[in-house]
Amino acid sequence: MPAGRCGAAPVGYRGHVDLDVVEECPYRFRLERHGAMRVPGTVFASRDLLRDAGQSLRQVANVATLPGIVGASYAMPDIHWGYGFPIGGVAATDVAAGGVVSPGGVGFDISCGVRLLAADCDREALRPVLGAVMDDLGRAVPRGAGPGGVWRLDGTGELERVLRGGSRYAVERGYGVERDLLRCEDGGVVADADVDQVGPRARERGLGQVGSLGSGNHFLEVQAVTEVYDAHAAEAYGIAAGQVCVMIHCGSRGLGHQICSDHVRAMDRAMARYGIEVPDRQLACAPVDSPEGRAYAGAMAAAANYARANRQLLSDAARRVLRRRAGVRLDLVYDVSHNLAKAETYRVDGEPRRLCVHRKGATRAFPPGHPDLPGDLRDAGQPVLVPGTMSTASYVLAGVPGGDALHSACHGAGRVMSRHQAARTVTGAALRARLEDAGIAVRPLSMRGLAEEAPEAYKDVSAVVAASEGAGLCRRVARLEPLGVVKG
DNA sequence: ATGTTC
Repeated sequence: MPAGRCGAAPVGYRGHVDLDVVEECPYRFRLERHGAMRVPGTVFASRDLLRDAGQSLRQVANVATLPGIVGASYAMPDIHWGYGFPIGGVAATDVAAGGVVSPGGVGFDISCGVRLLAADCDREALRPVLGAVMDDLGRAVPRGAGPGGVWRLDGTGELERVLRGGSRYAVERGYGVERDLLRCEDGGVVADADVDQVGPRARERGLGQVGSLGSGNHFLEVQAVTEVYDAHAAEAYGIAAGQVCVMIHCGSRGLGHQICSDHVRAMDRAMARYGIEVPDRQLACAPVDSPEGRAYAGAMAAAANYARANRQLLSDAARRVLRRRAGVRLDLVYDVSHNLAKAETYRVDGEPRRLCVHRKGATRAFPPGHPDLPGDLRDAGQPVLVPGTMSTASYVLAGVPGGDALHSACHGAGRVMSRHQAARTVTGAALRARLEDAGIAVRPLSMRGLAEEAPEAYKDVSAVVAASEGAGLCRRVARLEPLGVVKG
């Protein structure tokens, strides 16, 4: 979208970052091209959220120096500091023009993402058994640091079937139904996984964690729909006011982490050979069309399938509990990643180009009519699932037509406080008491972990969503609030 | 995020 369309004269804005930031129009700021930047930066945010972005704007500018980058180095309203790339960053490179792929543009938790399931009951019907349901979910959901998962694999042969098959393999083994796959990004499985690029340490770590939540901001929540903004889209997605839902947020555990580490090291060593210089070693990268680039892409796809199998297995665990304890059925609304690089085709200067689109802490948001959407979602657009915090709302959004941010939207509230700072601010016991007083049942594995994820450690997710909608990245469909939380 | 510092 050209700046002139906004109608307002650019307003000079100076935050505490030494960058030229220009407000192009409400919810859209430009980082002027300087030095080695090949493209400008584009940050979608309110003025308040831009202030919260702080030094991570420097990372937006750093990403703009990557070989082959097209359009701009983009940032979503929930931008915050990350490894090399900011979390909330979106960047696309032109594969045929020497464009690079960078593990830092995906993140350590490869294919971390969110899945939403809709129950065939409303919150009042569930209330009498909520405590028992939460107790059972607490027992059924492996979580926390280290090993433990729904599946215990015999050996690397079965791990390779997970790495190649993703959610589809879990469904083939009886952990879900065929319809689930229609409601997963990519049908639940990325085709180009190369298991030979998954190293021995990654395999070792992955073997014992298939079907586990992990820790940090990952969770499984029982939620209720508290508001519907778009009745047409909500109907297409299968959600309605008052309805119970289950939201799952998790990723590829130690396997994805190890793959990221291994391939960052390999690219760091290879960059000089390709004549690539970057302003930050954490931006280690290699041409997509190179041995190192292909190796990472193949390993990343394998980790993406691992994360998807993970979410499929935890969905099955939740379904068993809800059916047994409450006689409730769960239908999959959607499953989408917010940490991934994907090959997508866009018009650049009028010509269709194959791009490598990095989304790190940013959600793909395909508009209505996109050919990759299943038929029953094509009119409404792709569901975009945005988790908030354990005592605030989560949102279901929809992709919208237009916009130039590579069909991307926000992914969450975004941290404002470090884990350490959060744990100093509140004790786990006090937080748990506060949540229980508010009617939210909590099943934490660790009180320290609970405190680190205190709601006050995050930005206001409603402000993030309002800025995302205001910037034309997506539109609101429904708001959900937590009834019960399972945490690592 | 992460066998939470190879």
